[in-house]
This record gives sequence, structure tokens and C-alpha cells, in this order.
Amino acid sequence: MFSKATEYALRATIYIARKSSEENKLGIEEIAKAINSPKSFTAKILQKLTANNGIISSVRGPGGGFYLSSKAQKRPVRDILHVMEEDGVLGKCVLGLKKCSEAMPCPMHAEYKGIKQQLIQLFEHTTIQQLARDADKIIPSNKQGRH
Amino acid sequence: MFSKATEYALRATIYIARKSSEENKLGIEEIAKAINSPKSFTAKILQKLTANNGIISSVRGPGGGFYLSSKAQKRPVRDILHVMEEDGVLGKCVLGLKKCSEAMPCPMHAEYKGIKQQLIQLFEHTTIQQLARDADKIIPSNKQGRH
DNA sequence: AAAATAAAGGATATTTTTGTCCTTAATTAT
DNA sequence: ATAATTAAGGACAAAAATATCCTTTATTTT
Ligand code: FES
Ligand code: FES
Repeated sequence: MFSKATEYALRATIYIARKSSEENKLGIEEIAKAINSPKSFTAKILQKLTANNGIISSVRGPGGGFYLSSKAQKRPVRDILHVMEEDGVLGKCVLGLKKCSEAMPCPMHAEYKGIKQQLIQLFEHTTIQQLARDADKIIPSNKQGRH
Repeated sequence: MFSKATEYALRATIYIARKSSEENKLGIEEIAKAINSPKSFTAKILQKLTANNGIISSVRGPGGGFYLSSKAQKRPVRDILHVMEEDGVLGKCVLGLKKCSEAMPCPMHAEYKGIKQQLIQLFEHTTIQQLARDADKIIPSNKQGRH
């Protein structure tokens, strides 16, 4: 569904949301290890998510690292897709027509549009925080994570 | 959602299903033009779909071309994905975990699995023929198509 | 001030996907 | 038989996605 870059972005952001706070930042080493992604490539992705007051916050130097502000935690998951320039896939035609519309629908449109709507709703209504909490429910975390 | 190759495969197969028969085959030129895809690349894809008694039938030489047997018409759309080796995307974890399962679910799993099931059902239960007919309903075809 | 730490950023490499072109093989028409 | 037509297949090219490495910048600790 999504590119590897976007998958890493989602996993990393959720991990950071779970394990970090402004007082307890995470290093790229730990993050990449935890989400099972290539370190340097993940660093690039976090740069994207960090750029111009983005979703993730970062601080350089000793004690620095990545964290999510409580404001950022409340943002919808779709914002991550947007930064990764892949939110388009949610609205795209399954058959790859230039435009998915009622005016010029492909033969799968009628059956697919409901699913598409659910996908959009899911990513729009789910916040990063909700996913972080769900993840914690699945694998309870002790909210440590110093590196 | 799918690669360009798979999108072309879907569009081409549906087009062939609509416009061809064993007595009225279609050339690659017409197909590529009709579905708005690069000709040579589409030819490769049709080769894949044609290989070892696949979904599409083909005949070389004058009067030759591509067509779909009535048996092939009844196959589920998912078979196209399978040949293109992309049926995996339907079962994949949205966050890219190695395995999507109840045993080791990602934080989106609970919300996503319903959508996933619908997607699988859609591609499993929809036949090529059904899509071809739907397409004909949208843009009525006079079932010509000699090239 | 100097050293250490950690992210930011640039350059480059590798792999995959997408795309083109040309030759070969099969089939039909002349 | 020869020529014409059309898909099959191989080789290659271009672009995009994925990945690594090294240098620079900001920040903190000594
Ligand atoms: S037009 Fe194809 S999904 Fe809407
Ligand atoms: S485990 Fe991620 S969608 Fe099922």
C-alpha cells in the first residue's frame, strides 16, 4: 500500500510517540533498531518529518534526540502520509486512471469507493496518540527509553 | 496501491475482455492507446499474462492479437494481481510489519483488518467479466475493435 | 575553550521499476 | 516459396526508490 519510506515514517513516529517526551528524547540508533529499519535512511525520513515545525521535534547535541510534543501527538496519522507525499494513494483510482471521480468512474469505482472512504476516515480520524496507546496495550511499555 | 505495471495489467485485461473475442482479436497498438499506457512496456505485461495458458490468450501473425477466452473471463480479478505478483499487498500489514496477524498485531491492525477483508473479498469475488460489463455500462461499446 | 554527542545535510551507491528498441518466431496471405 | 503481419523475447536505458557514508552544525559536558 505505502512505500517503505512511508512505512518507516509511520512506525518511527508511533515508536517516538510511545517512548519519548520532551524530557526523554530518543536517538536515531534506538529508533531504527526498534522499528527494524535502516538507520541512515530512517534518519533522512525523520529529517523530513522534523522539517519546518513538522510532526516530530528534534534537538542536537548530548541529551538530544527526537520526541513528539503533546500537540503533535494529537495530529491525525494522515499528516504523516502528507509529509511523505503519499496521502494521494488514499484518493487514487485503483486502476490508475488520472482521476477517481463519479463523473468518469472506472469499472471498480462503485465497489471500491466505500473502501476508499473507510481508508480515508481511518487515517483522518486516528491520531498518532491513539496508535501509540494501542501499541502500548499490545506490548506494554514501561515508558523508559533513555539511550 | 498497485504498481503501474499492475494498473496497466488490470486496465488492459478489462479492455481486452470488453472488446475482443476469439474471432476478433486486438493488437497491442490499439490496447496501449485505449488504456493510455506505454506500448512496449504493456507488451511485456501482456506476455506475462499470456504465459503458460494464463489469463490472456494470444495468436501471432496476421489477424492475430490478444483475446480472452470465455473461461478466462470468469476468473476473479485477483488472478491478475497474482500473475503480477502483487496479490501480497492485499494481505500486507499497513505499517509494513513482516507479518500481519492477530498474534502480533500492529497498532492499526484492529481498525484495518476489516478494510483489508473487504479489499480481499472485492478482488476475489469480482470477475473480469463483471468489470468488463460494468465498463460497458459506463461507456457503451459497440463491440467492434478490429485493428 | 576543547571535547564529546547527536541531528542535519550533501554526495554517492545500489536496487527496483519503468520504459524503449531491435531481433526472432509464428502465422497468414499472396 | 515469399512477403507481410503480429506477438515473443532479449538487451539496454532512464528514472525512481532505497540505502550508505561522510562532513557539517548545534548543543552540552568537561
Ligand atoms: S475511478 Fe477508479 S476507483 Fe474511482
Ligand atoms: S499487523 Fe499491521 S495490519 Fe495487521
